[in-house]
Amino acid sequence: MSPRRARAVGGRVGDDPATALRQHLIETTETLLGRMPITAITTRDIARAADVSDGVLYNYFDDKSALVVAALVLRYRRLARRFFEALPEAGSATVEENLVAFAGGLIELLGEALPTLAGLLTEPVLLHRLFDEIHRDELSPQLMEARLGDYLRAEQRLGRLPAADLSPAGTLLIGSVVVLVLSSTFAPAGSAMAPVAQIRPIVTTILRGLG
Amino acid sequence: MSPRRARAVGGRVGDDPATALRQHLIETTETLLGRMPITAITTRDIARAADVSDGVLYNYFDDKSALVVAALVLRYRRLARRFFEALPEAGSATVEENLVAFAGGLIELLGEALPTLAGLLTEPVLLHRLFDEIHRDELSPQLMEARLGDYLRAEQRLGRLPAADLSPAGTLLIGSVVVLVLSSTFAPAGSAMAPVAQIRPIVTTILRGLG
Amino acid sequence: MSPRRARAVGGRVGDDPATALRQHLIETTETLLGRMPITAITTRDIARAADVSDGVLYNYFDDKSALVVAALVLRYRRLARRFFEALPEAGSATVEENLVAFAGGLIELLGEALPTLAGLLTEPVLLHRLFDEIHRDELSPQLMEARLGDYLRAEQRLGRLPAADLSPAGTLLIGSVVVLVLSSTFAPAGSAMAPVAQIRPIVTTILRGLG
Amino acid sequence: MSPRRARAVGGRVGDDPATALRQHLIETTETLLGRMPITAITTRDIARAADVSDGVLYNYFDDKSALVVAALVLRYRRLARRFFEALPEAGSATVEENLVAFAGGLIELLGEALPTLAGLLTEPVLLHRLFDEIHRDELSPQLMEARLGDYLRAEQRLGRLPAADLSPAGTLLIGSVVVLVLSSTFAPAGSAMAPVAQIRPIVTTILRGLG
DNA sequence: TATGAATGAGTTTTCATTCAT
DNA sequence: CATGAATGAAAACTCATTCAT
Repeated sequence: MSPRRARAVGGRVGDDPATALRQHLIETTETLLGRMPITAITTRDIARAADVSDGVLYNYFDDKSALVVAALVLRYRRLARRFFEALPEAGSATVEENLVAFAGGLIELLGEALPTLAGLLTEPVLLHRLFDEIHRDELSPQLMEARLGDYLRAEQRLGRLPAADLSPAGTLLIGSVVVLVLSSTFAPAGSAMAPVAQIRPIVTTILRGLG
Repeated sequence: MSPRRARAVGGRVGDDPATALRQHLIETTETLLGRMPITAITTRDIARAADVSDGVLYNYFDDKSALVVAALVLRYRRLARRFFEALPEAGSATVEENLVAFAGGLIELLGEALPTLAGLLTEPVLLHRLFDEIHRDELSPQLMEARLGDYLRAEQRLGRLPAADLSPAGTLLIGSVVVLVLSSTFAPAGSAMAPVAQIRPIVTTILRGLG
Repeated sequence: MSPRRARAVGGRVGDDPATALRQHLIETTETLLGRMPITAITTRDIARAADVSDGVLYNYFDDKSALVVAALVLRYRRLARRFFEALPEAGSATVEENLVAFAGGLIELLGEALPTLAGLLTEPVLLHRLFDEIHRDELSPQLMEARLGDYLRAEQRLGRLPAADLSPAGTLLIGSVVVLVLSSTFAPAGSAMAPVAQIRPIVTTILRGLG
Repeated sequence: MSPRRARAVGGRVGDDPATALRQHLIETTETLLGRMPITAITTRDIARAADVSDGVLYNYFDDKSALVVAALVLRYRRLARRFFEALPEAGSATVEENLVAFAGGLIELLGEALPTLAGLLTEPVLLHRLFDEIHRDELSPQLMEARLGDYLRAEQRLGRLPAADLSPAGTLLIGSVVVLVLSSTFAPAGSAMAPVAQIRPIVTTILRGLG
């Protein structure tokens, strides 16, 4: 009754084999995204890595782009979820500690996402398809700055931050993290300090600047 | 019979024709880098644009990458020189004005460099070769942060800045510029404010934070 | 356990389900032949249209060609039957009217058959298999010319046609219809007269030529 | 100075090698058109037959279609030229002989062109491109019917044809030839009479019909 | 040394056919 | 017998690189 099952998909009885292979392909591609530049990934690489024949991907996706976008979305969602779940709560600990924690989460997120995102910039089609997917997502990138803003305003209401314009804070903190991550990513191995180790004085300066 | 000279290189008497053609190829490629995504440039595009035959490039460069790297270095140097020449001098105008000007220069630099740099991230070979070239350069990117540091310390000596730790300033200012430029580059056309228009409150916050 | 029966084939009790599904596939393919170029029809198209799984066709036919040929034969038989049933009877109306009617039937037949037949010419295998099938058929294409001959001889016996050699009539009438249909099929839309509107002077000329 | 020369193109000194290979590819494709169904010809077949590498064709043509169209045009021009050069002159011989000769030329032309033309009917893109090419040609297919019309009117002026409506003649003669050629092409080998042998009574009938 | 045509490996995509279930 | 996922051999097309002239 059931059709053949792909070599690569063990599959417990009761699994939907179609969904299983589709998912297997996405997972495989997601793994490749972590290992090689996005533009270097061929459909054959994916098939080989998934231990599957050349043509399967077209049984589950309209074209290569559709699969790659699915993998990018998966990758992004995993990273973003981790980040959003670790967001600090207003009133807890100290504002400085909380911002350091926020920055730490961002560093982790960007450290893994930046190489892939950068690769996307040369692929307008992919970029566009990915944005369409991600923006209808509950975890859109804009949310990061928005959440930071929410947090800061909450602290303001609690009286732990002065009544000043908080709008530059997002750009300053996120920008700093981007620069630290980029530096450590492209610095000759061993020459750069870990981004986390450099974030505290930056947070301090921002807080003083806001007040 | 003297050796043939490429169509495209006029060459004044006394010039080394070999060097002239080599340079012509680099210039041509640099121009293309400003016009199309780095990954889209083919050796044929270069030959056509240089009005030169398909094969010449291999007389002057090991391979396509070597030529492209040379063009990237040229491009980087030009942009960087423009930036460094416009650096403000300590004691002139006000510190705030000077930092706004510094940021403005950086915005211009990054606005032109980012698309190319982004494309590079998918080409590890190119990226590596380029870094090797640029870091032995008198205009390395690290210098940007260093020069900003120099400037700030000079203002400190002049008493126009308090005696505090200035080290976060570079990361904060450069990071903010990067974020603003990226946002305006990838925001849907028309939806984002121009980066220059957003920089002043950020500079103000940084200065307050330093003091 | 009785063997499964395909989704798409209801089947009255007593029907041979195997034969029913075989027939269903042929009917479905025949429908597709009327909707798209023969070369564009894939086995998947057929399976989808028949609401049947991809593999079934190989249970009833050696390969795709065998199914397509069966569908072509069915198609041909239907079109031909319609044509043969509408043949005029000697003695009725006038000879001219009858020949115009004969030509009209042929125009209808060819208008639907030509696109399919044309596609066949690029598929020597199919063409050959189809001819083998059709020529052992009671409705072979030769019959068309033969029936026209029968009719004309009958009119001759009735004295409505002179005692001359009638053999060229078939080629002349059928050829004219082919040319008119081809012209109207490939003429830029709207530029050509409908074939039926052009047939009368041709019939007149043929009749005069026979006498 | 000159670049490499393709294996397959001997080339006398002074030949333009670019033009030579381009022409060689067209000729090769034209030959293949005479040997196999147009849809069965692959770019590789062409490369093999031309004793040339897989990619060359794209140095001379935008895509496969462009090459195939060029070959079709070549094929058509050769056949058409032969036909037009052999057209009978009004006043010479007898009208009947002349029409038989005209039909004979057409039989030869169609005998070679029909299989290829038929194949085109499934390739709307090719068909369209070919029509664009051929219609700006001095040997367009419409010209065939027009020339026959010219000839008949000339004979009319010479008094060798009665003053009647000559317009059905073209359709009748061309249609008959098409049918005869198709019959002999698809009839089981040996079973059909050669088209030329059947044309005279048809011409006679047409002539009588006109008068 | 310059030329630029030729090369051919490599890319994405399609689809008839097979076969474990 | 029906299922339908998996297979893999093509197909058209690109482009960095070579090399006879």
